[in-house]
Amino acid sequence: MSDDVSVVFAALSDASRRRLFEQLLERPHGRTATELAEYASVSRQAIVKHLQLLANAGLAVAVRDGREVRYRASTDAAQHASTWLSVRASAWDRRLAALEKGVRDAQDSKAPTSRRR
Amino acid sequence: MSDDVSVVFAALSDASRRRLFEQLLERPHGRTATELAEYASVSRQAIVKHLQLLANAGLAVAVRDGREVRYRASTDAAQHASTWLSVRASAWDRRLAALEKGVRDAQDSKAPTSRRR
DNA sequence: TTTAAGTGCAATCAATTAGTTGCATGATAG
DNA sequence: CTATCATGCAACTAATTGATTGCACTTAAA
Repeated sequence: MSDDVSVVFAALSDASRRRLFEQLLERPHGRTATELAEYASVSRQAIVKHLQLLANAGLAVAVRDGREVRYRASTDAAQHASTWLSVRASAWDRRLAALEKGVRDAQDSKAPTSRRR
Repeated sequence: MSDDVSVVFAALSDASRRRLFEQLLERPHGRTATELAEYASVSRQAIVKHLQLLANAGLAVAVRDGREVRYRASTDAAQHASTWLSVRASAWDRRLAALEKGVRDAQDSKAPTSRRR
């Protein structure tokens, strides 16, 4: 794993983690792990691990404030991953469109008519 | 896991799998597991599992052709995931922009001036 | 200065996952 | 029909992961 794209997708591949990410998105000011754990069905430590994973992926930022740590959302990584996907998807769609237009491989250019199979 | 979004992100969280996905994207006609295994450093079976996982996530489609099975890319799931990300990222950015404009919570509306903290 | 609240660290556990190998099944070319 | 090539299935292993628990550390409030 370890590369940028991988950690972002891995972070988002867990539903509880996506849920946490969305909870952070609701509050620009941030939330603490303890706070989030109150409404969750798992332990604070589990939440902490999820938040650290999000932070590690660049989807959240941890900010110490006195004796508490607030996690805020950060969307750079999300934008990056979104772009990764759409770039490929659109390249693919262009390729398909070209195919449908009858544009074949260069090798086929000498065989103007049909070539079965 | 099991929900739509999770499987797509999980599928893309593995670098070898992203590599395979991109190899499928290069060829509208598709590739077989055996074919892909020749240039890979892992066994055919490992490749097959990855391809099935991609197919399960909606990122690829398996098509039987005689005695071989060709895997073609499919970008619906990728588009969907990309949208999931960008919708949230832009909602977040709008929220931040609103904050910067000085728009606070409704509770703050009675305290027109600054509030230190 | 106690006390309590919030966080950090580490060991542990069960479940999942990426990978392997060996062999069975199915389709096609001679 | 038979040999062969590609796929499918199953068992197994090692590593990773989500979660737990218990305890130590740090900061603030009484």
